[in-house]
This record gives sequence, structure tokens and C-alpha cells, in this order.
Amino acid sequence: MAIQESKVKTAVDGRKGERADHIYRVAAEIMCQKGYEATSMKDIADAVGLTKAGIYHYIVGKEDLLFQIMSFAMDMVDENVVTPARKIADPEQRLRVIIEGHARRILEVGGAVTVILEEMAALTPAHRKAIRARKRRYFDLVRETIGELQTQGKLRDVDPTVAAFNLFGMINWISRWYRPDGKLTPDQIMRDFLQIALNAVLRNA
Amino acid sequence: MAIQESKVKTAVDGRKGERADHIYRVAAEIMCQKGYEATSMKDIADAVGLTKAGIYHYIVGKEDLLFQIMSFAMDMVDENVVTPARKIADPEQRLRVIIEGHARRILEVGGAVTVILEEMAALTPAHRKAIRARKRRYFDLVRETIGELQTQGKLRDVDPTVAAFNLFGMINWISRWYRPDGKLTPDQIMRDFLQIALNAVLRNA
DNA sequence: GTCTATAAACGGATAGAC
DNA sequence: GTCTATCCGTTTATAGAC
Repeated sequence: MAIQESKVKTAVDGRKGERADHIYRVAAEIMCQKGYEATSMKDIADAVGLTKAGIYHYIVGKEDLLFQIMSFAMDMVDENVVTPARKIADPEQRLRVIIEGHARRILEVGGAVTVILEEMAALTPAHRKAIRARKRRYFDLVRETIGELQTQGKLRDVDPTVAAFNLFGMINWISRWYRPDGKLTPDQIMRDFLQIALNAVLRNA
Repeated sequence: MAIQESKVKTAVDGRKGERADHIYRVAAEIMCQKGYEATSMKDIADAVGLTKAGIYHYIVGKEDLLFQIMSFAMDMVDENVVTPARKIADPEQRLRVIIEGHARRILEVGGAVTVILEEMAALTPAHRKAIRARKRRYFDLVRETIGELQTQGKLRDVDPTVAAFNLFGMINWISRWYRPDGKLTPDQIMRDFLQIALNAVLRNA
């Protein structure tokens, strides 16, 4: 199914199929470890078993590769966090779903989801503007959710914007300290994490 | 602080005086904006009004420059946050001082304090080990403080390590969203921030 | 599709004049 | 102390053979 899907995508949106997807995924992993600027095309070529020139058959250039990776990460967040969350009417329950969904993307995906947090400065102005707009829509959802909680009297006596930033800080910082081979499992972390994050902003929780 | 002390330090530890300090400060600001790898020696030279060759009179090399900047940032945190905090016996009051002191360094200093959060990967193994050790001692102070709060029954039912990481996440993330020319002043931010951060980990606060 | 070869620019760093 | 000139490695990207 993935194969046929990619053939459709080739015709539809100019992608080059699953080999290209493989390059994106490997590149995301390397850029996540070494940083975008410190990652050379040769690093990526070696990791996928092609020459430097060879991978240019699949990509437009280094910066565009980064943009594709970030777009993919945003697709994933939209699909797995934002869209499900928008279907939930109760703001407290919606916030819970957002926090857990977002944190689990970082714990279980890594790569692309981390790159989008760290490498905005490497994008061209047009690409940066596009990614920023998508991030902004997500941020607004969270801030509005916190705003609804304030209306219900469930928020602490704080600025909803500051509360939203702190929530993102806790969640996104996970990518800096979580190690898949460490003592703490994703499930253990999520249990404590949700308690801490919800109490940070909610009166009772 | 480094500015006033620089004459003393020149005699004491081999630094080159206030012009070197100026280079460090300017370099920290540029690296903070563009990232270490994307910052060229020419960027720094232009900003201080020297040629690329000229600044090598004051620095050992690019990586060492980064190490000096990070060492300076750690000196600042040690002097203004860690040392004062260690003198406080009550863990809840000590945690308050750490959170406020650390957050204010980010809000009011920027540059060097931000670089140390983002560019560890660019250091040589020996330098990275040295900075990591200093960061680790600071982290241990925070975790032990949280441990004392747990003993006193003031901590929520969570792992002190996860609590410490989340605290650092909220604090360090400030560098990602705070803008000196924005609507929120450091004092406004600190008021809400302390309430959110303390309630994140403490039972009553 | 994938390669070898190479272009063209830029990087950090140094030599040596002044 | 600061400059000009330059070395030399590395970078992204392309041309063109197979």
C-alpha cells in the first residue's frame, strides 16, 4: 500500500516515492543528532548508501530537504494531535489530549519532530514563514483552549499566553533529556508529566 | 561584570583584556541569533570592526571562543544563582531563588546564557565534558532541592528527576519566546512564571 | 538511477608586512 | 595590533558518462 500510495503522490505532488521518503527519514535523524549546519550532504549520502551526487536525483537541495522534513513533522502533528483535539468540546479534556499527543510524538518519533524545534533559522524566509504560520495555528489552538479554561475559572490567575509558552517549554524540552535507552520509559514519563503539566496551569487538576 | 573585572583577570588568568571581552560578547550575540555553525569568523570580525585575521590576536580559534563564552555563562549562573541558593536552608525558598535567578539571567542577559543551551554539540569532547560537568552540578542542586521537598511532603507524587527536567524546560524555553521589545515585561513574566513553575511541582504553593 | 569528476564558493586559520 | 594576501580543506551543487 505504501508503494502504491507513493506512486500516486509522485503524480500528484511531485514526490519521488519511497526512496525519497527514506532519504528524508535518514536525513532527519542525522540532522537531529548533529544539527542542520553541521550535517553535510555526504553524511546523508553515506547513510543511505548513495554518493553525494546520487541523492540529488531525489531532492532539490539541502535547504529544501530540511523544509520537506519540517513539513512532514507538521503533517504528523496536525494529523495526530491538532485534528483529534479539535473534535473535543471540553477544554480540559482537549488540553489533556494535546499534551499527551504532543509529548508522545517527541518520545516515540524523535527525528523530524525535534528538527522542527531547533532549525528554523536555517530555512529561507519564504519557507520559514510557511512553517511559522503552521506552528502559529497550533499555538493559537492551545492558547485558546487555555482561554476557555480561564472563562470556566479553572485557570490559575496567570496570563494564558505565558501559560501556553510554559506548557510548550515543558513538552518540547523532553527532546533534550529523554533517551530511549535510559531508565525512564515513555509510559512512566507520561504519568508524571501529565500531572506536572496540568497542575502547572490548572487550579485543581 | 566581566567588563569591570577584566583588568584584574588579564593579570591573573591570561585573558587579553576588555577588547577580548567585547569580542566574546558580540560573538555570543551573533551565535545566539544565527547559531554557532552558521556564524563565520567574518561575521564576528565585521561586527567588532576588525578583519577576520585581526581577531585572531585575541582568540585561540572558533571553537575555543565558544568555550570561553559558555564558561563565562556558567560563571554568571554560579555566581548569581547557585552560590546564593546554596546559602538558603529552606528548600522551598531555595527553589524560588533558583527559578527566579535563572529565569532573570535569560530575560536580562540573553546571548551567552542562550548559547550554552543550544550549542553543546559544537564543542570538542574535552570542552564538552567540562561544561557538562558544570551543568550537572547545577542540575544536581535542583534535583536535591526537589528531593528535600519530597521528604517534607511538599512535592507532588512524581519523580524528582522528571520534575527537575520540567522546571528547566519551562525556564530555558523562555529564551525561545521572550522578546525585549514585546508586550510582556520581565517583571510581568516573572510574576506568572513563578506561580506556574512552583505549582507545577509543589502540592500547595 | 547512479556514478566520477569538477566547478565555484566559502570556511577557519596563518604568514608576514607595517 | 591590525592589515593584506593566501593556504588549504570542505561545502553545495552540477555536468556528463554509463
